Amino acid sequence: MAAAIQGARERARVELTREIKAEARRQLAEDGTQLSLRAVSRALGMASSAVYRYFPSRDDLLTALILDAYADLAEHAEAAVAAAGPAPRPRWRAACHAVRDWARAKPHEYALLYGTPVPGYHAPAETIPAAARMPLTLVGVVRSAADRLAPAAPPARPPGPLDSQLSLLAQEFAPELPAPVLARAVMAWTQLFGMVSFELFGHLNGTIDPADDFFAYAVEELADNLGLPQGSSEHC
Amino acid sequence: MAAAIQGARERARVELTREIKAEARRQLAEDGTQLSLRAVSRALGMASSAVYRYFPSRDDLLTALILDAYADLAEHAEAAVAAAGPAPRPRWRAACHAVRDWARAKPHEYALLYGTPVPGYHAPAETIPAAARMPLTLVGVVRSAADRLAPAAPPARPPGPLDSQLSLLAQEFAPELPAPVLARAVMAWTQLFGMVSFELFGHLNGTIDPADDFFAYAVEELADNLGLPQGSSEHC
DNA sequence: TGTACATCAGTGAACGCGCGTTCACTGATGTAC
DNA sequence: TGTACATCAGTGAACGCGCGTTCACTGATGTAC
Repeated sequence: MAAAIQGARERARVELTREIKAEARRQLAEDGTQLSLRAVSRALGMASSAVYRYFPSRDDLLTALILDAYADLAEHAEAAVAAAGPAPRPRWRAACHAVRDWARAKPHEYALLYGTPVPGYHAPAETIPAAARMPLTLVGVVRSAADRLAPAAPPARPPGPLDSQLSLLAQEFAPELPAPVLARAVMAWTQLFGMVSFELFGHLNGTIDPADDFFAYAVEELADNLGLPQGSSEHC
Repeated sequence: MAAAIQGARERARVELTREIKAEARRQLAEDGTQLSLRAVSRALGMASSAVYRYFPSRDDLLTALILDAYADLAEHAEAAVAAAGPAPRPRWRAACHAVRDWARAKPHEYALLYGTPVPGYHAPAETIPAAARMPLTLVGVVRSAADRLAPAAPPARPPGPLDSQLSLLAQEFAPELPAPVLARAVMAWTQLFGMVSFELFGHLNGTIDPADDFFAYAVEELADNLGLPQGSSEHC
């Protein structure tokens, strides 16, 4: 009870912290501009110095936004996977499309995570596990189908050094998966974000445009490549 | 002759234009900061207003840097392909590794082309063909092997709308290639830049790190996937 | 329940810096006769 | 070959704006007795 009922001060603090982040996100989205403490404080009708009661510096606000965005993206993907039922192929589809949909809905937050690193900003260590959650969701889909994978062209065995890297990764995150499969999963991960980045950053404009069909096709090709079994329903 | 022998003025103009771009590139690389006309002019020991004799605005300087960078990247890739001999697989390898090597050598110029679009900057139409040269190099390698492609898992036929998009593309740029093959080529293109972006922007840090072996492996997998025949030499 | 003191949110002015762009100007380079 | 005029590179000051961060302060919220 004592923990649940906060003082007015503490509640105001939590709320304003949230409002500052929300306004910062709104400005990133609207102006597509750099994050500016002063602009955020102006929009909230407070003195620029007041923001320092909530975030000790601009970089800390940036970090908070980045952590939130990573979590938001991963939550979307996890929710989509959970809603897709038990079959691996629909789960894979759901995860990939969730990433793209999220990125298109929040392009500036996507750019914050996967675009050019902000000059002068050094991401603190806390961002590492936050960033890992999304790829772990993808790999989770593959793991859950580990005993049923049937790629048309089985992956080549990675050469020694890569095999070691991948085995270490597998030990920690995906003990069910042999190195070659994990290699393909990592490739699929980079492929997925490569497509989304290209689409958002304009490199498909005028050629693969709109990119919906290409994206959907590529997601199926990736699933084929991983050997994910078909779901009970259709396969376009 | 008259065209070759320029007046002192014209020669000075060409040279200073080049120097301004070179200094701008240097600053992008060193400070990793945003492009600043004033900083460039300061470094060159001239008044900031003098730069306006060479570039009518900051955005025009940016455009010039982007055009140069696209050309530089494409030239590197083309040279690497040319040096790789006639066999498709070594040519493919050469093109992919040339992209990665260029990006690692000039990460800030790579970010200018393939990272987050600069806020407020709108790329003029001239950048479109400049940007297209690199993917055309990649597709050129595939085209030159069009009659010998033997993918282990033949690509699925793209659904109607995508098939139309790809056929249009093929008509213009790769008449030898059927739509499914072109689809895989486009995927390989996005995959290639997805990996390079992930590596440069830090998303492989601590896991696939260093990324050399992974990259080399992925390039071979992509070649397998496209069905590029082996070269006369080894295949790791 | 009421008073005395500590905590902390928020203010407003200031510091010191940056930026892109314009404008009237000086002086050197080029051109036409 | 020499003079008169046009072209243009480069200057330096100014405009009007932005930024992150610090600091002494006021006044409200919370706490201990």
